[in-house]
Amino acid sequence: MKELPKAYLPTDYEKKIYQIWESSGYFNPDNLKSDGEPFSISLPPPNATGILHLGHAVMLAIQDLLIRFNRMLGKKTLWLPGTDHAAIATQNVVEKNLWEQEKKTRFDLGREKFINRVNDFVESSRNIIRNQMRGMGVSCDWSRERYTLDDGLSQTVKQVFVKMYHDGLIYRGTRIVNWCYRCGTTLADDEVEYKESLGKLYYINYGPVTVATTRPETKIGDTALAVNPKDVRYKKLIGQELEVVLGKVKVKVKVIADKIIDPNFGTGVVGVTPAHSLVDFELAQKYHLPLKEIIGPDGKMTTEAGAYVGLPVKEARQKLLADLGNKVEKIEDYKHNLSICYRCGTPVEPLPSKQWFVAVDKPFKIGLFKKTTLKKLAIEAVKSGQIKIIPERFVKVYFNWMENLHDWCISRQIWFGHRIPVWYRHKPEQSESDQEIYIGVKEPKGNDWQQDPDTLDTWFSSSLWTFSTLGWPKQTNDLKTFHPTSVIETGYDILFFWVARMILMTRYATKQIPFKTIYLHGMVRDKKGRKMSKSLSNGINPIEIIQKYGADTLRLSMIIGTTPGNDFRLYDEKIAGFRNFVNKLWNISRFILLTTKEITTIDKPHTKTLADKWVLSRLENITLEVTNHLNKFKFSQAAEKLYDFTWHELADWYLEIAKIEGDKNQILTFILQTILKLWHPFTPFITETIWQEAFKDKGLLMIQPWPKLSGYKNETAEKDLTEIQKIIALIRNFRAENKIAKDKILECHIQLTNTKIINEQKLILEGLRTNIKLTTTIKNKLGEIKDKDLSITLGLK
RNA sequence: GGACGCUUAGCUCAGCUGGUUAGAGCGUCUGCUUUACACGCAGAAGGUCAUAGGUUCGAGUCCUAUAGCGUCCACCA
Repeated sequence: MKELPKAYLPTDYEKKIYQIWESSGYFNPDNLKSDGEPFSISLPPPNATGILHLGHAVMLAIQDLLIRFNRMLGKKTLWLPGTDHAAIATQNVVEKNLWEQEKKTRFDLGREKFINRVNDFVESSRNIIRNQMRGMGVSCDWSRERYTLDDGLSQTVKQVFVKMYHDGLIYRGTRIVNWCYRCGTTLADDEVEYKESLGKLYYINYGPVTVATTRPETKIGDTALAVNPKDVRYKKLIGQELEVVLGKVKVKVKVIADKIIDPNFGTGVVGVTPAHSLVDFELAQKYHLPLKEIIGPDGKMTTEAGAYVGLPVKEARQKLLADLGNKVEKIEDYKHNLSICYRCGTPVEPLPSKQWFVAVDKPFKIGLFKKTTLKKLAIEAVKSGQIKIIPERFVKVYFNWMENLHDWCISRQIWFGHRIPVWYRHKPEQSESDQEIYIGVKEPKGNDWQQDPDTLDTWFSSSLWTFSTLGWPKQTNDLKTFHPTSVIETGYDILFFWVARMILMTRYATKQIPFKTIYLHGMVRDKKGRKMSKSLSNGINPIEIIQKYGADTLRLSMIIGTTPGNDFRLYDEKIAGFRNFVNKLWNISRFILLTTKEITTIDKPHTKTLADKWVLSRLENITLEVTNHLNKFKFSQAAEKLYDFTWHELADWYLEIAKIEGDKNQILTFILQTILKLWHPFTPFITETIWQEAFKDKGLLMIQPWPKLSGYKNETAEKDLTEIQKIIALIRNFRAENKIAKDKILECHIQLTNTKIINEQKLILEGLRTNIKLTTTIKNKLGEIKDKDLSITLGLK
């Protein structure tokens, strides 16, 4: 009846279909008729730094699958999209562009002008991202789109900050922080990465002892030497003060003893540099040692470094080593982990600095009587089972991280981001510590207040994402309906950065959990199993795949054969395989529409033949299995089952039988409708395209009710048809193995306990590429196949 | 140093609470213009499920070691 093109060309349909969806308004739950239970997902907001990569594509494919499935189940379904301002990352990109294009730094522009630049960049970035997301077919509610820096969210950020400050959970203090002098800012502990690198271990003669160090230049900042109390070699030195000349500077060090010192490493004597090592800082606090800051925030030596002032760290090291001369007794190769900035790769310098922190271990009152800590809140949410993590093994990882969490440094010395809502009133007669301080959501009155120049860690605002986007602190309808959200779906790589912090902050601010289920997908890797990276230039642009193969194909290749939490490889041949399947689905539809004289939309088709009973029984089973798998977040298994049924039962058997038996309008139409619905969450474009070709009068496929078959289960029919399939396979096999010409008709006698089905299924047995003629007597016997209670005799005419 | 994952057909991977001859896709081989599809159809070959023990009537599946690969966390100068 309908004729579709031979091959499915996604680019001919996808844009148009997306427009139909978007203009229908059904992405917005307010327009769904249902008063069903709510289902909601907050989209992990992509960074506003530019284009989407395959990692985003995986996330979008899985989330859209969940969203479409639940929408079809009749739930009030919301998928809230947005973008993250990604403070350091975005600022870095704009600074880089500014330098490359105009040879200017952000300081040349000044704060306000620079921020305008960043905002312009973000706006164009967000547009690109929106269109790329549309290309993937995402059915998110664009009318509720948010941005971590928009007015509403900024308001939430301030409110939470102020509330935490008053609860004593945010404080300002001087600590050793991770400092990236390239980015000019502090970094949180988990923003520091470790790179194994080959360094040197220098043995420096101090006179009475020799000290081994990987960083000679920091020894200028030493205020102590530490040994193990049990180390007999140095026992008599403990408590003494030594004065040592290191190159061109004099250093005073006190010898202390602590059991953390490993007597077997180096010489057993460690130089203690309290200002530039977290461990040494802690030692210094324990033994009341002074702090000597010799490296400044610009990565250069300070005046404290005497003759070496102004030198970058590396140069200072060279110069000092030269000055030390033969006092360097020995140099060994040494493999160690270098800490580097996760954004720019510059070595991180531990420095003492005055910063804002979130106190994760400090008890505070929740409700009237109960006392707890942020850490306990976050741990309890998972321990109690309120939040479920898929795969489960990440529960342990989560606890381990949470239990070892230190206070979170949230202030950043960059310009792009949420300005810290703190103002200082500086009076000349006051010392710094006596400054008047104002913390509030609104700017204080009077013009002698100066706002803290720092901005907040980008994860501070994203940790509020699930509820800030729904209108909190106002008790909006959206908040009441959709929070806690149903699922958070993201890569396991940001479990700590984001997911853990969301739990912590959301439980604090709203007393709710942010989501009920955490689904963590794996990372996309290249054909050789390597991570995709710029330096290897092995990355695949999802947009290119969509242009070449279509979004449905891309989605399938990231769903099938993947398991949560495990990385998977993606490459051209694999994708092409799923393109073939999508085309198969197209041609199944094409065949059904072509042979169906009249499209009827019967809900309960009648079955006439064994094959009819079989196929509907199978369809009912598959529908149930797919539904169950999807409910359990087993996306790959759901799709595999459906794939196998669609290709190897429906196409390979039933459609071939339909060609022989004929007259199957009702059943074929019914099956087509059902599989289009079942496939829709996986491959939305092609299924909607076909639906619009064939069943337009029923409305959009995306809001059709999820199939629920009943009454077709028929175990006898399944068993009998399986028997027929087996017989046919044996005959085909016999012909192939004996190289019997295709057009040669063989006589065939089948003996089976169940003689009835042989007689009844004669048409199929003879017609399904067996090329046999059923008889009861074989004249010229060619061969015999025996299998349990089955015997097939074949012969020539 | 701690935690975890992987090791199953040539390649990439499934295999849920242990149960009959271990699955898929790709690749390979042999035939096919069969009126939906060569992005196809029919058929075939190919696995001591890393190794060694153990639990069990029964283990790819559970337990204990070992090896290789990988990831995360911590980080010692």
